[in-house]
Amino acid sequence: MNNLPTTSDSILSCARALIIAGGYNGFSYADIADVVGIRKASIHHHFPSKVDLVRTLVARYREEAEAGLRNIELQVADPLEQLRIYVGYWEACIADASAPLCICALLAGQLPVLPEEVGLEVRAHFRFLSGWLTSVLERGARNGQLQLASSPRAEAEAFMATIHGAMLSARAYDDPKIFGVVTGPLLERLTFAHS
Amino acid sequence: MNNLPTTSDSILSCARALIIAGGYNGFSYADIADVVGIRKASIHHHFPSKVDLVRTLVARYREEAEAGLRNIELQVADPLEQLRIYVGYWEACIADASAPLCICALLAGQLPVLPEEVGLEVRAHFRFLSGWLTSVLERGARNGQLQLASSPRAEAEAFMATIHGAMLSARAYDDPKIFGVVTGPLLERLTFAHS
DNA sequence: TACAGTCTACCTTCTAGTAGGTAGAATGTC
DNA sequence: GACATTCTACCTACTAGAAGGTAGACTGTA
Repeated sequence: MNNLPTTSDSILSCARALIIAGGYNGFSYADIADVVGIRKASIHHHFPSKVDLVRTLVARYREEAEAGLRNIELQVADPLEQLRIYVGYWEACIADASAPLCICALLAGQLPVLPEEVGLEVRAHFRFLSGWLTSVLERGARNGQLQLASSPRAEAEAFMATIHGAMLSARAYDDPKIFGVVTGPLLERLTFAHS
Repeated sequence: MNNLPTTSDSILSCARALIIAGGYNGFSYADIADVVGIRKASIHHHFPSKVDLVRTLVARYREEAEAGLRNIELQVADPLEQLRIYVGYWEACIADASAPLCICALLAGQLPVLPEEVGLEVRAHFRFLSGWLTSVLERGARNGQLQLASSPRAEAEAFMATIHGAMLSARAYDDPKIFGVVTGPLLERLTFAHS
């Protein structure tokens, strides 16, 4: 049993925190070295280049997100409840400031200046998330539990966009509650016909 | 009559394009110098520091946005039509790639690493925009034209968040159409009861 | 002995910003 | 009208520090 984080884990989680604060160009190897307590050169041993580091970071983020979403489906079968868990997860992350923004949403804003490898990971996350939301909404609509005003795909894209925008707003207002203000009615609306 | 842009105008519009691509840390004075065709030092003559430049830039963006929103109210009185014009404006900007993202939405993602003066401008834009949307929705609800599922304020925040998220999605998918896919139903929903 | 992990010491390039100067237009003042 | 002055807009040349990255030595462990 070994739960001590490896140095490369520490580097990755530190870089994740820094990237959430200011994106790809908002941090440097020196910043990470200061926090982790090793020298810049040692980071290069684990991640030869910044692109390697960030690609790995986003790829891992993506894996975790995909695993998390699949896990939601294992825990509960109810589509509406699945959406609630997903939204609640972010609400908690934002409230305790542990991860106040989706890394990929943040990086999407900087896509034109991102290294291509990183950009590909970011785009892949958008596709996966919208795909997952589409399937959940579709199931909810099929079993009559959810009321969709347009196609599952369009509703899913709108859902995702609203979540991402709400994260930005929470940061802009420096108020975690705004995320709930925006996302609460979002969920309600999908079941309005039954209330 | 003189409509030639001054050098400082050229610097500002160039910086605006660069900041839309990659945010505050995504461009340098050297980048601007290359495009505008003057030397780095000459930019410092017009804008002593990068903070001056970006603060001026965002302040001007904000003025233009506020003037634009006020102008919409002068052109049409109908709240729903006002929202349509607002959304249509962005749809056009994204479609012709002239301004595929709201500068303040983009910068909001980087707020923690932004100079304070710039951050204040960004937050002010969020407040103004959500205030404007709140007042438009409120009027629409009062005259019975719009159907709000929650408070005008909450609906306005959700509206704004969805717009911002849709901009991110359009960039992530590299597909301007996604903005319309998301925002179309957004407007429809507000009038659904009457269709 | 092999090697992973870390170090010191360095390199190159980019960064914002400064110092000091020049040409020319505008503005006084005699 | 002629002059000195000041201002504007730009320049070349430079700085200090930060960026990402490299080379090679050291150290502990298998």
